[in-house]
Amino acid sequence: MSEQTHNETTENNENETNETENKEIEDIKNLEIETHKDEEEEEIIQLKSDQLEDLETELVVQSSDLKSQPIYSQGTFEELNLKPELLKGVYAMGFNKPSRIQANALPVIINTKNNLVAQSQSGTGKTGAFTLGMLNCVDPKLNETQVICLSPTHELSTQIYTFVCKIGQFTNIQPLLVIPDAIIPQTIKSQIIIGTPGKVGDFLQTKKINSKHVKMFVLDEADFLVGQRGMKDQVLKIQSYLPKNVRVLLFSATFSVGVDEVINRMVKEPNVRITLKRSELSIDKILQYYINCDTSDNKSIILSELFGYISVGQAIVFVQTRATCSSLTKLMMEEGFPVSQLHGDMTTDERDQSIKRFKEGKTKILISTNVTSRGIDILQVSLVINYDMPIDENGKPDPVLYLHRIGRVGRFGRSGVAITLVHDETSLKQITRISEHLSRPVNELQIDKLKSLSDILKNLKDLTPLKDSPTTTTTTTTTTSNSK
DNA sequence: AAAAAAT
Repeated sequence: MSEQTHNETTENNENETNETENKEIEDIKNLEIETHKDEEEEEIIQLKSDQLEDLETELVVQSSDLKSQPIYSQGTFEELNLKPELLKGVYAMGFNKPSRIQANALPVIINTKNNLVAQSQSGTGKTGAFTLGMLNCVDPKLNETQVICLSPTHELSTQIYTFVCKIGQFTNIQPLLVIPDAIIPQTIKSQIIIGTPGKVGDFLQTKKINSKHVKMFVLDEADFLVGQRGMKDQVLKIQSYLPKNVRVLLFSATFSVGVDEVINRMVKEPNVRITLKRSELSIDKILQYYINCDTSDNKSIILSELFGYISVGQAIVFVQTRATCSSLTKLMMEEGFPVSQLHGDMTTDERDQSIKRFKEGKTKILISTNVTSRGIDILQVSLVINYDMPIDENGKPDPVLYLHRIGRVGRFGRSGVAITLVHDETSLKQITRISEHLSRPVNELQIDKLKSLSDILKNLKDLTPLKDSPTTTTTTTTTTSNSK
């Protein structure tokens, strides 16, 4: 490896066919990095407010007419120019090599003043990237709020907060969690604020948070924060309280075209964009199946049968409504399963207790609404079940929501299983649409083969898909009885 | 329909 460094130092950087360079290009071939400079403005984008109608045809922000320029990935954390005490924290957490998004985003955050829109698949280290970026940019001698980081839910904010505490344990930097019911000091001097939009906005408005020295504004799950009615207004309002020259960093696994306009408004130039193509969004290591339950009533029966076979790992079961969440939880508990539940109708305390028990492994199953669909990182989870189909506000199948839900497994190169329950023609069509949209097979798992799920989960590393159904869902509609 | 402010 000393050869390589030797080569590079003697190489003219305009020689593009250099072998070592080619290797590096290979390495980051999935990334498109575009630098937008001041002058190249004036692109008129005609988007109808924040409608997501075009979702089915286009999922990813692509502005490919601008020259793309690769930024070479750096191999080690040492090379990233992090403060020594941060590097210590990195290694204390057991991280050896920066992930691709970390290797690509951190140089932009640390060595430039660019704003950033960064896309990377679920479970690839986005939190590590912006967390190190935030900690590194704080001036430890200034006891004022310098960074504000937003996420859509209490649990995700808590997770980010915990991560910042751990990785920053050798710094003097004290972050503060700003969510409902959190313990907040009389005067806020924390250099990093992490929280949900409502509470952070409230504190800025009432001047409990001094925005004067804020130089960095980070949004995790950015497309959701600026794409949801209500959330969007809160986020824009928060930015309006911050200094005009604040750096804006947006992170997510998905950026649909519906949020393009808001993002362009929020993220001033110069900015760097790291984007993924739609075909690169889905994690290969997640085995995706659907189970045909015939009727809606059968779903809970099949669910408990399914869990009867499973002896390893933990699972998250996603449902559509809070009501389903508590009724299904009750049902499963009556059947004797160790389940937790999580939804927005619970008190903060109940939510805390519930997720804590699940994280500790005291309950093996978490039944949840979409509140946990994004960002939540629990490594023991190897199975995601879509008890209810992921659908958007119009009742249409939602590939983005699906992607985020199943992204609760398959984190950091691990493998996992995602199962979607279907019960009628509509739901079958919906999962078919999602499968087509993501260009990923979602095979049928026959009910009489449920038992084999146990083996699949036990041998996740082998990743041999079931061969029951050779076709993808694109053709399965014709194989079931059509009564129409 | 869910989430996010507190009411």
